[in-house]
Amino acid sequence: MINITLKQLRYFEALARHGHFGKAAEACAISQPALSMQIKEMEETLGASLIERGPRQVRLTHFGEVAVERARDILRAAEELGDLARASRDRLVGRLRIGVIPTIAPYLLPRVISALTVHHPELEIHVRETVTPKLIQELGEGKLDTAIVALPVSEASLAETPLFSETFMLVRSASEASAPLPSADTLREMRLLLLEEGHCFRDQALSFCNLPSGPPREMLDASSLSTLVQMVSAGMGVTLIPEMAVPVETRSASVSISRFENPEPTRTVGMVWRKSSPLAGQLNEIADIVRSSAESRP
Amino acid sequence: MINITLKQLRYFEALARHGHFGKAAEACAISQPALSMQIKEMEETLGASLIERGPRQVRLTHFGEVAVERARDILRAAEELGDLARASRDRLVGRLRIGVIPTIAPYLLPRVISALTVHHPELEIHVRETVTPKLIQELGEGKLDTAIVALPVSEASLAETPLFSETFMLVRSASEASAPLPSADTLREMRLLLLEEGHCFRDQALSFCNLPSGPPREMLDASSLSTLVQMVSAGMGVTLIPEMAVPVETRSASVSISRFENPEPTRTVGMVWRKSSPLAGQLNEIADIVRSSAESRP
DNA sequence: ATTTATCATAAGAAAATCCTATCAAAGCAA
DNA sequence: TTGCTTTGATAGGATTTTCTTATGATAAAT
Repeated sequence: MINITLKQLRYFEALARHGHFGKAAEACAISQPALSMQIKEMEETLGASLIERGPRQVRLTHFGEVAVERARDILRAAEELGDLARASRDRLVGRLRIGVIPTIAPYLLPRVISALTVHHPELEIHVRETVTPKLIQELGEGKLDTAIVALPVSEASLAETPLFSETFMLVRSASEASAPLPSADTLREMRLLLLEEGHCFRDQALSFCNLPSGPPREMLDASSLSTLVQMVSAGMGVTLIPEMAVPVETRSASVSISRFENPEPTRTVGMVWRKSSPLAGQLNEIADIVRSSAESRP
Repeated sequence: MINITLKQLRYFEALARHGHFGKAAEACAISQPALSMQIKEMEETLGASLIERGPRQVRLTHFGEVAVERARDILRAAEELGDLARASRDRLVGRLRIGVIPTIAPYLLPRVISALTVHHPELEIHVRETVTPKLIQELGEGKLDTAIVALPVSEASLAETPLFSETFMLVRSASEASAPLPSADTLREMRLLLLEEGHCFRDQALSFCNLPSGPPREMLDASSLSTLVQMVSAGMGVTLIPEMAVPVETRSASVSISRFENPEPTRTVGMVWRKSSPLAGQLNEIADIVRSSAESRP
């Protein structure tokens, strides 16, 4: 392992450029002896002489000529590292790996991604869609930078910030459109269709009906909201979906959508990230962007 | 100008490789706090965090990942500079610019070049053929590494080492082959053909005849030994040429070659270089090669 | 709750770097 | 020649950097 220093390379480069110890030292803002010593040191370390010390002139040796080119390469690379650092701290740049739960992703992401792209054109966005526990795990493993999930998460190592709150809507078959609005309790007596286990939305729906979460009650659990709505449309029962999903999911299904009243079931959606994440500062800014893009519901 | 150090890059690279401050510090043969401090220092200098300090784990930030690649590039380049230095000091490598006077070059160089090529295959040999004063000047200007000239040169800034001594031969027209050998003094009375001004060989020949060097006596000065011999062959006079030139120059000319006796005119040919030249050590070795290749006269 | 692992911090020691002053050599001028 | 000037090398001491040991803090593991 060779033990030259960048400082020596800088001094040497200046010396090569000025061809004069005094001038080079001045350019480096040090005294001439300091430069002399460093050059000498560098020559000793390399075991080869870099300059020919003639009287009245400083001339590079053949090796010196080769060395100064290498030195310039190295110094340039070091500068570039600095540039890179500056770029990475000024703007949010590079990769942002964001996880989203399936009951939010299809409805929120299009708007979020386009908003992020506008604000940070150089940001490369990776999306991961899966259930909350997996997102939390991957966040912890450093495979994700942030996740959009239902709050609270209550992990000490994670920071969380609320984004918005969304209401759950009742989805009934079109024929039931005029029936009276069931209460949370009467809902329990109806055939309530749910997502499969693992989805937090399943638990939130059950909780609204004061039912315990747990193993499936019937073999009717769906793997997506879209399927749920189709099942309702086929007359298999009723379900709840987040308000944000309504426009997308009821476009091609003849179902009736109703808003609950008093109490209105809701959940808070928020963003979480590792407290130790170096992006922490910028993730707050990203949360702002997500928040405002979520508000502008089309 | 960014102020990171190669040391920091080394430490950071080790940290990235081991993913552990303690291990990395051990690998760098320093204490763990020293490494911690240098990493911290580097992050401050760059103004961007390189690693995410989670409990129980050290993970590179996105910028850290980019940075470690750059760091490896830089470190590799520095190592290469060391390799280059080693190569340049072990073997004589690169360019050797050698100047030779015209009365030696054509006869000596073929052998010298092939001998040098055998000993130092990676040596790139540049040859300059001109008269001694120009060679000395170019040596002083650093345009040549060494020169082969007639000694002495007597320049305080130049080192000189003798290579060999060569005799001057008398060249007469073939018809004069049986005439008695002229003495140095009788030579003065004959029509002595000489090289043009500037060639040291001209002065050496004049000096042998005890004639003052100076402006041309007649308008018959030749620009090469080859021309001189042709002129002799044409019956225009007599001349002297170095012994080494005989085989080459008399091949296609019908002239008579005679050796002087008591005193035999000679000159010493040697190699000179700047005392301050970094090649000084190796030039002695090269002188040896030249010397032995000159002895093996074919 | 205690122990362990791991990185950060602190304080003093060691090393490096730098500066001022001075020297030495060589070119230049009188 | 004899100073005089320029230029790089050297020396000694001050300053800054870097390192080590000792200790602290935090979270995981037991």
